[in-house]
Amino acid sequence: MMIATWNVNSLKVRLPQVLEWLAHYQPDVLCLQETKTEDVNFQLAELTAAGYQCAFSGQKTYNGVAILSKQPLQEISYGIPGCVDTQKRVLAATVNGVRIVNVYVPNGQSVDSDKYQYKLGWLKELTAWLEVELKTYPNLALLGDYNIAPEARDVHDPKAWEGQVLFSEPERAAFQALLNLGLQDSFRLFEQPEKMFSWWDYRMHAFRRNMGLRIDHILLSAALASACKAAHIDKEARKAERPSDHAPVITELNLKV
DNA sequence: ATGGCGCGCGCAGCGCGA
Repeated sequence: MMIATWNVNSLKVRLPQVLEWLAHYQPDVLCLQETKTEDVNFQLAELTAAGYQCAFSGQKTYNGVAILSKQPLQEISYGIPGCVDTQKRVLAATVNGVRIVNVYVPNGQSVDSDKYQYKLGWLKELTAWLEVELKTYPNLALLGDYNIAPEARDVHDPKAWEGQVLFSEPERAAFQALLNLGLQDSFRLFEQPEKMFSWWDYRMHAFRRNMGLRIDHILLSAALASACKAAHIDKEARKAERPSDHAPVITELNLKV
């Protein structure tokens, strides 16, 4: 079973790339973030024709998440239960007995902003919910754009980024709190090349200079981690014409689909 | 990372992302 996550930065613009990517990789599940598309405009026909069932939760201009799956999507749930949030950032579904949780964590803007406080509070709500969710679903994968680089090796220039949003200590502690639930970072289950990132700024020729951060992650519950056989980041997608600023992240599980 | 780009909205230029 291959599962993947990709912040597409507008599904409308990136749909051709998503279709091409699906055709090439044939993942079982692809989680999308920043679709920036209201549900009424979601490109369901094109994705269905490509062989994928879709669950989606979007809004105009900002945010928006979707789960694409070859197998039926069951028990679809929207948002964090009991958490009032007008921003469409969370979508969960069960596929082939695996609980897929797709998140678009708030960016936080800067450490002295209200948005940063919203981000930390939001992560706390997410963690509390997942603690419960893991009891119901021992096979759980948390995929998405976390907007957190967990370690220095996930940052092209850790000195410059120290204390900055995406790499500040409280954000990294929030990431650690997710790991403390028993989740494991699938990317780090395997030996990886150095300086592997999932996001590069559009500016400053950041991609060409590999000035990136690893902020998109696939965390796995213990049961899934023990079935994990590969994990990688598809940098190739970032080389496309009109690319998203994020690259897809992929994990392969030893599970029958 | 002082900004530089790309996106949505909407028709100019701004807010936002990361």
